[in-house]
Amino acid sequence: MKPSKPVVEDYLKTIYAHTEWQADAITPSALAVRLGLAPSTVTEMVKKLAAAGLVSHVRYGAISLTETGRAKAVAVVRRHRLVETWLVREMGYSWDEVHDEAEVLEHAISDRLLASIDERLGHPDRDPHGDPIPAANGSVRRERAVLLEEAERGHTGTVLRISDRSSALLRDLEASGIDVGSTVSVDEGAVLLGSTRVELPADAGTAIWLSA
Amino acid sequence: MKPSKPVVEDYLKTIYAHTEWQADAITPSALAVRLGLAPSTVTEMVKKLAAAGLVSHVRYGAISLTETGRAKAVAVVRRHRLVETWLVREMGYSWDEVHDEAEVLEHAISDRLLASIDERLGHPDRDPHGDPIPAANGSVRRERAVLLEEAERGHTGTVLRISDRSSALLRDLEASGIDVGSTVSVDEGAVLLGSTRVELPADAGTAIWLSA
DNA sequence: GCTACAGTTTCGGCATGCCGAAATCTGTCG
DNA sequence: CGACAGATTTCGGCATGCCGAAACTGTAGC
Repeated sequence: MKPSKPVVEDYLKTIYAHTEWQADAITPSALAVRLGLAPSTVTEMVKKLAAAGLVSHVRYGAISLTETGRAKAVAVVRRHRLVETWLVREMGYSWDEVHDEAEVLEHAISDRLLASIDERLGHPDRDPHGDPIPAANGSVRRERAVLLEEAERGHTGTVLRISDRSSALLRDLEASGIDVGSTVSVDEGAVLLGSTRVELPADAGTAIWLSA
Repeated sequence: MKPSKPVVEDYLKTIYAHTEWQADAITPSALAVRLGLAPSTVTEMVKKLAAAGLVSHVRYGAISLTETGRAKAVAVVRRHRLVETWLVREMGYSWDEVHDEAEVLEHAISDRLLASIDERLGHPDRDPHGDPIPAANGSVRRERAVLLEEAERGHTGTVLRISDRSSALLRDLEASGIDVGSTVSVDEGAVLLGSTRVELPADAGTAIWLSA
């Protein structure tokens, strides 16, 4: 598989991310927001991606990945998550520091180097935030998970995944004692961790996934 | 020090490389050849670099680095060589395989990650090809060295440095038993390694440096 | 069934980095 | 000293990725 330009990889990765834990295809405007670009820019790029067979898109409709596009996206995600895991396990990074570094390295690392890293780490299948690391063949382990925001009050589960998007949030959570693997119950705008009630920042609702 | 764009780093690195083992400033045409670009492109870019205070250049003249430019160039070289050392020492690369990977990673690695790598390796001061690794403060250990091509017949010295530019050459040399640290005598279009005469590829003359 | 509006696309424009052809300069040789 | 060769620069052009303003769609609500 030929490597794509960083910009293309970012588009594919973002489209993929949108469907990883939910189901629906992404709209151009949502994609623009996620990428921090103007909608018109996204329209143009999506047209090129469609011409390249990476994405399918009908005018005024939502965007989804083709098989080829999905394969490329998964490869980028694999690189990102293996790099994050490596940074934490071997290079002395904490989990809230790895995102930006991985964001750059995911576009720079060769297959050869990635294989070395994977090997050294013993082929891990989760990164430090609980995200599944796609296998080299593109298969991704999938679990039933509920976004905290969408969980009903009283729901109890273990924290399966915490988005690495905001490092401030990760530090907050760490300070509150919430980590991947913690068991919590959902309360109104907060969460019960054992017997203590923990208030959460506003963006936690869309960043934490619990087991069903 | 603000990071520069990859293109700018490549220009600075190449200008620096030209003066690292010799003395004279580089001409626009030589720079164009090294970078694989048209001379007109180099002229334009050099104008921008000069405006940014990274390079000094008078019309129709040679190009040299300002103090700021040198500092940035040295930082890139440091990243490149530390990455190469890391790839060989920890990631199972051989010395002829590291160049291309380092060429990409030198633009992608943060100061934070570089510091971790440096630390893990115990602050090495040479890379696998014998090139000095600039210190974090920008100082570079310098040795008296003679380019093989310019060494007189009969000159005997140890191999201090072998350019990593051509991996084919590195493999040839390895097969011939020539490595950094080998002691050789210069003969006509060849070299004496102990008592065996070793013919060298044409490009070896500009790739190998011997102790004076 | 029609209309309004939110979302999407088109269009002209801008910056960057590159190229080739043409103009210009410099140093050298006669 | 003057003209030539080779190096350098200028100039017009091209591709990419981005933007804002304006034109267009499709659907939700009346």
